[in-house]
Amino acid sequence: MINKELNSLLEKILIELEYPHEFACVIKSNRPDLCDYQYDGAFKIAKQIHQNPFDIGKKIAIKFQEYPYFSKVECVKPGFVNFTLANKYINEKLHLMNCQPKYAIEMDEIKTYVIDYGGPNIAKPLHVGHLRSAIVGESIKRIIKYFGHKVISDVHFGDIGLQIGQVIYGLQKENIEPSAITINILERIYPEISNLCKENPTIKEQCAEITYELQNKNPQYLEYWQEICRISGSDIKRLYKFLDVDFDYWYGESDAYQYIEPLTNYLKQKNLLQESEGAIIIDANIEKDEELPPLLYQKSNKAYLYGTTDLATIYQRMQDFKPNYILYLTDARQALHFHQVFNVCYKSNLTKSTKLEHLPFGTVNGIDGKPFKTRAGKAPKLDDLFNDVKSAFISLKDSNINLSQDDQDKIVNSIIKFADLQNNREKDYIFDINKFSEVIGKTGPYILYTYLRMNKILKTYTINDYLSEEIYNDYDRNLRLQILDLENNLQNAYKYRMPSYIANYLYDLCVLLNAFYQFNHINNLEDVKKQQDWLYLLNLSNNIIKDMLELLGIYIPSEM
RNA sequence: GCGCCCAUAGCUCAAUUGGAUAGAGCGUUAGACUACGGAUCUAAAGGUUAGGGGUUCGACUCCCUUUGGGCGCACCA
Repeated sequence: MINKELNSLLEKILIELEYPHEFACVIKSNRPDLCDYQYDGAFKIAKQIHQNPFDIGKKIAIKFQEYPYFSKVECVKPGFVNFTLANKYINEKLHLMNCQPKYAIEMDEIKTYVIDYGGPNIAKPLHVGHLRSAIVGESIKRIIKYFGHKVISDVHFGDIGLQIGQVIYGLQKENIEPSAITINILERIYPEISNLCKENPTIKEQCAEITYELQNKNPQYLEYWQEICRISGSDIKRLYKFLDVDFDYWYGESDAYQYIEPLTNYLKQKNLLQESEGAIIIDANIEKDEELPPLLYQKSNKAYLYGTTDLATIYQRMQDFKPNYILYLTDARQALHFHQVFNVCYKSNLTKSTKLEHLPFGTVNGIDGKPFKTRAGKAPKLDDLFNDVKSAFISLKDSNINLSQDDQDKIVNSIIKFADLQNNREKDYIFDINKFSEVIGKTGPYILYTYLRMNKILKTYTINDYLSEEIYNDYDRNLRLQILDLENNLQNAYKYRMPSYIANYLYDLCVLLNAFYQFNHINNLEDVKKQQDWLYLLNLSNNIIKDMLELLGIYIPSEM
């Protein structure tokens, strides 16, 4: 809103001055001691037209001074143009944010998105390695929805690959009937057999054989498989529910099998399938791109792999949803795989104009900085994490035990999610249970606490729908400017699919709110106009906190 | 061997995608209101952005290079 308005004003002025106007971009100042907003395009213009940037900046600044939006516009030293907003203008914009839906942010044309996140392997219980895809994916989904788009989410269970063959092998070896399977047995068997396969190629072949036969509907294996899916599936759903993570479709790779045949025909038509060493492969190279190894489409024992099911799933999504975008949230280690799959889509025109985006996230590492070896079963389980965080939180303060279960769960969620979402999603991160028990400083509870303490004041007053033209001090002014900066951060979170923009914005907002709170007392204020203005501000801030937390998948407890 | 990613304060992370004086949290040290919730607030100390070169008016950011780490490269997902 405010950025856009300043930018179009700038563009108009650049045209008037007959300067190139492709650099018409005003940004929030990184020198708040000097100004509120800044423009650094004078350097770029200077380069193009071979003139002094300071002279250019001065001319631009003079033009800006004609407008009533600013209390000061000046060009300093090498050529920065610095804007200080007029209080009246700030307050007009705040009022607009308060009155219009979704804080008057700019919306795109409505599109259809499919977002594929979660992707848990059904052979074992959820562990901390599954946290990021679920938390970050859920948040990205909510952000894109907030911008008005139609979003279809699909968990895409890893429910039928070699891992299932391995588990079935292990169950049979121990004479465990399908009806006797429990989540604890699955948890133990998967890493056991997975390790066994690494040591013993014969066993691995047997597991692969079981997988192939399962894919061809061997009734005995089918019975095992259905039971594994049922037990593991309900456990996974329970944990997602705790995290407020939900999907429109709970499809798995197995659901893509029915599309393999039409897909194969389609790819044959396009002449893309070739035989190599008994297997079927697809050349994944396209022009003007780095050289990639081929995508393995069908194994020499005729079984299918995840490249196949990913393509078949795309086939299904194109048919059922006709999306404009398909987004994938997976570990960065799968980057090459998706690069191959996407290239095959482009080559075969399978996706037509649909945009495919792989949104990688970094690996969750142990305190030693190395990835948890999930197949060896060493990563902490999500259940254990939830319990540990909860008991750490309860032991923090005597009264915490008296909070309702629902409030406790909301706070535990805020701890875990905020710790994750404030980080750049693409980087690896170190999973340290101590960090996840932290409630002081830049944490979820800090945000919740701020909200609740502001809310306590708000509840004792009626809030007017009127904001005066005045701003009373620096704490006040800084808070107002931060509120105005919401759109910028929200747009970045949306554009780059990075919830961390929102998390960090929220934290900064709360820091300013707490400073405001400390020095600007509202109760017993004799100046009624000031009191009403400040209540208006707190109310707007709290609405923003609540809405932005919801985009992060965090909910506010009734008390804490 | 080929390729991709990463290296910022003691630790964990930022830096508006090339802008001005590189910022937060934790930890450490020193402080604050008989006032709306002290899970708070105000400060201090802590940096040759791994090393070296280059491009640029300007580089944590782009290019080259060295070192150190992570990951991926056809029958796992």
